[in-house]
Amino acid sequence: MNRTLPGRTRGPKVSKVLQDHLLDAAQIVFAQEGIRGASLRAIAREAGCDPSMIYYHFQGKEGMFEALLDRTIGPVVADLMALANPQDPRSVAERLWRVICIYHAHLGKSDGLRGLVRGEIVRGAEGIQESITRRVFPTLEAIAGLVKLGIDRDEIRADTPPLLATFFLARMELEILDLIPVLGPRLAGTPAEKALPMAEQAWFRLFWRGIARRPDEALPFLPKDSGVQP
Amino acid sequence: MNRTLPGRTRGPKVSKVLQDHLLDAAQIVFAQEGIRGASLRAIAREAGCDPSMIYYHFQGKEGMFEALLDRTIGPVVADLMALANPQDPRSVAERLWRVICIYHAHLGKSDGLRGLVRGEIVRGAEGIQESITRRVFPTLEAIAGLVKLGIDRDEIRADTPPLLATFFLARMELEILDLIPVLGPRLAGTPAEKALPMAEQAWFRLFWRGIARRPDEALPFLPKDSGVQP
DNA sequence: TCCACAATTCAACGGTTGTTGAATTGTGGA
DNA sequence: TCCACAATTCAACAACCGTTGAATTGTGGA
Repeated sequence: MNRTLPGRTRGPKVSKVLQDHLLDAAQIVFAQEGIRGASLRAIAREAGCDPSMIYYHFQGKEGMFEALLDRTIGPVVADLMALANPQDPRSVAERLWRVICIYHAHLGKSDGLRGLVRGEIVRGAEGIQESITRRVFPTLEAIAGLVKLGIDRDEIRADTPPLLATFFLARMELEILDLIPVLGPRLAGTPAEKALPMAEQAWFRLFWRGIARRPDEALPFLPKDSGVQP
Repeated sequence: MNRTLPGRTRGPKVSKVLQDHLLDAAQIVFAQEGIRGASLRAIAREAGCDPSMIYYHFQGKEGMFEALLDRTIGPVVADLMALANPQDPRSVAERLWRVICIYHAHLGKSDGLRGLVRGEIVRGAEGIQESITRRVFPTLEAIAGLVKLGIDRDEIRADTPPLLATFFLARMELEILDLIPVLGPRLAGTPAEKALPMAEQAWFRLFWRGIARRPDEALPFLPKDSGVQP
């Protein structure tokens, strides 16, 4: 994509190859090819530069992936941590719904981000698994704290295992983001655009009913248009 | 592993290299390296034979994967289909629990099987995605029929979307099989051996409570020792 | 006994990968 | 003006990949 004058190829470009630009390219290629199938050459091609730039700005493929991970998961972790703030006036139910919204907002936009937190990575190379769990675990524990708060406030059944419930809530949302756009309207019988929010709302209703002390209470914070079943 | 006399390497071996033996090796390597990272050479090394054998018995990597898929998913599909038999006297609740048991029995034994139905594959190469969905979809629809039956029998809430509920039930069980042994006792605070059935039971209780017409009715078919929360 | 053939390995092909060291060049400060 | 240096590309390396065609050898049937 980058047109270069013949004979004047080397040396600094008119616009620097920024680290963020490289990470954008990496995100696209990682998403398309998986983390194992993504080659440095493909990433460099996508970014319009030489593969060596990846060694200049990061230290190789793994280093680049770590940087991408930081950039991607960072905001998610921050938002999720904020949810656990004990002075938040909202109900626990609403805040658990916000967990889904946060995942959707940060990881649902492009196909690229989804592929990153996928199970492939969690179960992938040793170092990668380590670096993901290290970042994600505090998040899970923060949300689990929210569930515990719900139990104390009598919003949630006392026999709910907080960490497992958190695992269910979060993992299923990621599964929805991954698979519903692919499995598409065949599952819900609706246009692909609406299938995603539909599935998310259906999931949260099921989840909340499964842990709530008063499962039949309305959930006014959910969007109105949830005529889930035709 | 296969000791061969020097100078007498070629020709038939004392014990044939069976297709099943090759598939066993492929399963191990696919699970460890992912479907993209698994090389034919690694599979052949694991099986103790030459990579060419894979071309002799199957037609290349993709053909071998298809064969492995058949061997793996086949029994699961058969068992799940049997569950949908309308003359089965058991309650819908119990039969939905059996869905989890079937996945556990067929896909939970070794690490190898888990990796196969993973989302990585579902979203992987085009042909693979096709060949998986073609096999799995009838399964999903059969279970969804079971949910519909539950609605008719007034066991399940009428506003439950059958296909989505099926998706939730099955995908979460696969997530549990994949991740709980890895995330291990940290999530449930119990030895890894017991974490898996514990998570499965907790999941099914939550799921059933989320869709049941009478969520507080006992589930006598669940194993007794479910002291989930310490 | 001999032969056709199934089962297996060997050797090589062209292609791609991650990585590195050297070469090049624009630019900001002295 | 000149120079040190940051930023970039080039070229090459060894390793590995999927695949193929030829060579080899045990074995069951004629």
